[in-house]
Order: sequence, then structure tokens, then C-alpha cells
Amino acid sequence: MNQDTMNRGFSAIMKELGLKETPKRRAVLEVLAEQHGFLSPEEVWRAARVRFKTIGLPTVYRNLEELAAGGVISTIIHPSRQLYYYFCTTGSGHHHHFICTSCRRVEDIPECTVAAMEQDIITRTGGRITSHIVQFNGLCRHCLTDPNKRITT
Amino acid sequence: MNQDTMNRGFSAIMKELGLKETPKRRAVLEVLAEQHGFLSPEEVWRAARVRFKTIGLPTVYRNLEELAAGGVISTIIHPSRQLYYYFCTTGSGHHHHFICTSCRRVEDIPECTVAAMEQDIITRTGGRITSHIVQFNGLCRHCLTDPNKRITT
DNA sequence: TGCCAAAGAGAAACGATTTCTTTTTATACC
DNA sequence: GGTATAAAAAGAAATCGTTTCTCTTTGGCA
Repeated sequence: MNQDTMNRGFSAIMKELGLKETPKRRAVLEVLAEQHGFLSPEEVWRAARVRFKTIGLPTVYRNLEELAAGGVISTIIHPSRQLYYYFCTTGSGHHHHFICTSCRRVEDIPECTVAAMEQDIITRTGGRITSHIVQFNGLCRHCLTDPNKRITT
Repeated sequence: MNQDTMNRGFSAIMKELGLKETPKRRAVLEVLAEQHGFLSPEEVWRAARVRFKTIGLPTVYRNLEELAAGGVISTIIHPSRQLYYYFCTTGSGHHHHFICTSCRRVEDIPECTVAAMEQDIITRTGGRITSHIVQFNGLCRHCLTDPNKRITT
């Protein structure tokens, strides 16, 4: 994804979500989009500070939250229960992931599988599902076959 | 589950896990077993303090963790990302849940569904799964049909 | 160009969870 | 039953990810 594509796409995204297009907000999104895997809020902050001498950690938290609420980025709950963020290139909409705890690679889980599971639960319990956490943690095939292929960035 | 059954079962559980059978540890387990739904560590602590004037919150945390590691109780990640605990009466082994965020009722999700999903991901990605979070949050049929049926304890 | 609500800075608070040190206690062995 | 020992617990304090607060700045529209 080149800089132009990114900028054009990001402007549209901000507009759609009714968010002002500020440099800080764009930076937060850019940092994530340039990344292979998921990042912690603090990691996003450190990367953003390279461009802006002053950018507050609360600003990063707020923007990550807003962008995640808008479905632009997705949240990853690490086994440590820390929250990480990931830029979904697979387009908009709710996602589920298989995350590599070693290299931080993220792979999509087909929505249909989750939808079927959800329908099964609704039928079985008679309840209503308001949200869910479906996430598989492990080692991707790259880390599995050759630990040196590990991406640490 | 009456007191006798509980005590006999609990002793065996402690022994199996190689844990000393202390009054505090038994209390933590009893508190959870007497409960309809999931509890926070602090709620367990408050309930346990009724029996013991002195029981530390760290003690509760430690015991909950040990018992969860042993598979005796299961963890629930609330949408707020707070950790809750739940005593599984469905026997040992890994479980998945549909939790009611209103009355705290917990219903099991059939393991087969999750297993199929896991196998699908392994085949598709070529990776290895080391852990997962599969949890559906919502309102159970009781809370859905009649909010007054809500169990708040 | 100026207005104004949204956004951000920086400091401070928050709160769940963990760590540390000392004391207590359950269990194994005599 | 008495004792050694390693696990367990108390209580206080630290940790640290996250949020809140107040004041200042700024993007977007009239």
C-alpha cells in the first residue's frame, strides 16, 4: 500500500466515521497500516512520536478506540489480556483472527464458521448474542517451520 | 450439590492438583461452587471474608489462578476485559461459554463446534494453536423474555 | 476570517493484579 | 503425637495498562 493510496483511503475513512482528519489521528492509523502484525497502544505511541515530538499516550488510546469502534482496525486480546490493535486490510466488517504470538502475524478466520456457531448457540439457548470474542492464538506456519523467519517488528 | 458431596469432591480435586487442602483454598472453591454465575476475584474475596475474618485478596487471586490452571474452574473474560471465574459443574476439561452479561448465567458451548473450527484453521494456515478465547456474550432467554427473572446474586 | 465543538497535551488518578517479606500451617516422616 | 519443611497466607506496597481531568489548540464549516 503506497502513501497516496493510504492517504486517499484514510481521508475517506475519517469522513465516514464523522471524525476530524487530524495529523495525529492519521499518524495513528498510518503506523498501524505500515505494520505487519498487531501493536500495543504504547508501541503505536512510540512509533508516532518519531513524527511528532508531542503526542500524548491518551491521544493514542482515544484514537485507537475510536477507529476500532468504527471497524477500521480490530482489537486483539493477547493471552496476557493486554489489548493490541491491528489494521485489517481485508476490508470493513467484523473479523476473527488466528494470531501468531511469536511473530505477531494475523490471519483471518472465515466469518461463516463463526456465524454458524453463533446460530447454533442462539437456537440452543434461546438467548441473544450481543458480542463475542473468538480468537485463536498460536504459531503460524512460518514460525513453526523456521524460528529464524520470525518477524519481530 | 450438598455440603458432603462438595467436601468429598473438593478434597479429591486438591489432591489431584497436588495442592494442599487449606481452609482458605476450600473456601474459595466453595464460594464459586455455591454461585449461579461467574464472580470477580473481589466478589469471591468478599464472600470468603464472611467465613474468615482474615483472608487476603492476593490469596484469592492466587487460588483462583491455581484452580483455573488445574481446570477446576474456568475463566470468563468480560467485555470490560475484567477477569471473572466460574465453577464448571459439567465435569473436567476445557470449556467454552455463552455468558449472560445481565444475570451472569453461563451456558456451555459444545466442544465439537470449537474443535471443528480449530481443525479448519490449522489446515488453512498450517500453524499450531496453543490457546484460544471463544466466548459469546449476550442475554440468556430468561433475561430476554422477562428482565425481572434476572439473577443478581 | 472567525466561530465552536472536537481533539490533544500533560499531569494525575484509577484500579485490577502482582510482588515482596514475614509469619503461619498442612503434610510427610519419624 | 512431635517435628521438619516446603507450601500457603497475611498485609503492605508496588506495578502498569488505561482513563480521567482541565486547559489549550485546531480542523472544518458558515
